[in-house]
Amino acid sequence: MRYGREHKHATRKRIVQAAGRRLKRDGIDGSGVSALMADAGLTNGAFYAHFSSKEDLVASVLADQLREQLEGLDHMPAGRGGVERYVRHYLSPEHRDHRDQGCPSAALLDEIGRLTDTTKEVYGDGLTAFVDALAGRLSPGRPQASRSATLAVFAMMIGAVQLSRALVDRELGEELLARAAENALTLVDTAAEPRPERD
Amino acid sequence: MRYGREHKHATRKRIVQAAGRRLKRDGIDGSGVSALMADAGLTNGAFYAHFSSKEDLVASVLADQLREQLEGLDHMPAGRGGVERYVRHYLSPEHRDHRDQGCPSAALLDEIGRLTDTTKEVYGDGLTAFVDALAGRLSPGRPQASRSATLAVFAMMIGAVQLSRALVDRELGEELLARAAENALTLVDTAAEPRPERD
DNA sequence: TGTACATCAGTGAACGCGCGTTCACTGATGTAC
DNA sequence: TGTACATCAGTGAACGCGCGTTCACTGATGTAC
Repeated sequence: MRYGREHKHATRKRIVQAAGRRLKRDGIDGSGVSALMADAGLTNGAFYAHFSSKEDLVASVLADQLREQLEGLDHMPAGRGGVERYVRHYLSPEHRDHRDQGCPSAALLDEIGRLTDTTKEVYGDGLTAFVDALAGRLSPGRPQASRSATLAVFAMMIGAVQLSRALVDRELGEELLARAAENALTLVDTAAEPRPERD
Repeated sequence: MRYGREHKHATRKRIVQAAGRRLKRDGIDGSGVSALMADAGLTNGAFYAHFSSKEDLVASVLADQLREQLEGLDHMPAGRGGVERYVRHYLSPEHRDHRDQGCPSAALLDEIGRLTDTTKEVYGDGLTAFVDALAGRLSPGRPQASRSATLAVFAMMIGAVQLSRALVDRELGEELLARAAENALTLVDTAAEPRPERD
């Protein structure tokens, strides 16, 4: 079967997007190449025409997922109202309950920490671009200083979603999410004001 | 080989403790039963004399690890100084760099979220006991209300350690850890005062 | 416009390997006499 | 105290299976003439 010039590119994109969902649902070690290809309507053999290894796919998926997260910020209304909506949606029971459609960091972070440096760099680049964009919206006045500050707030959001997924007690999980949202907004408001340097 | 009454119990404990280190280093799916047994100086066949399945071991490891975390709080000096030392140690480059000796939640949280409810309940029970003990030290005046508040702060600490492990850029990772420590202490101080109820 | 052919995305079986689990067996030690 | 035996923690090979990866092959379509 010979196909048009765009066909292979489209197939690759289909594999990457389907893999995004499965990897987030079942984890990296928990997702086999055959299953990943079947999700895209293909057989295992075609995999190596698109990727040099499973980890190569994982890197492509992380880059794609983070680009999608970044694009999601475009729909975010400017100002504190937009930030608040973003935070509350991130820390919602819906996000907790739909791992496969949610944030790749919340779904995979401890497994990402075990990947090779090459793949972690791809993740780091995507995350940095995302967090810088977020930081720009959180506190438009001082974008330089706030990368690590924004990362720290984002870390709480990631941790809270992961923790709520690990708790069978749904009520406690939801209290935690609500508290984390409150804390995140408090930290955002505090960071938006000029503040004394500590340590 | 017949052994004394305490022998089997001691062996089981040795397996659980060695498994704690390997699981935290290589992940749950990343650690095979044969390797876990070899770590304890045994062969794979003996595994099922101690545990009914791999997930049964994982549950035992999580319970054991969280009990150890809880016992670690006994050495913590009372008052804010103790809390600060705990937070700064948790969010240190040393903790980031020694996954196998560190917090089980930071090492395994997204994988725990994918386990069966039975195992997640074991994790939840251990975590709750630990967090309640921590909450008692954070704000001795109002222990009841602060379980989810403490969880939210702990979520940031977990997320920050995971994120710093996923970042190849060590400097950025360390800035993030420092920021997270600052934020955690700010939230602890805020929670210690009476505060207006929001939403 | 019609035909012959080269291309190459995708197929599906196979590779060696490690997985979680089972099981027949071993042999040092506690117990009974 | 000395001996025979039952116990059972641990061994190590084997089970069926899925893993990541390789490869000979297929066949629809774009291209050349």
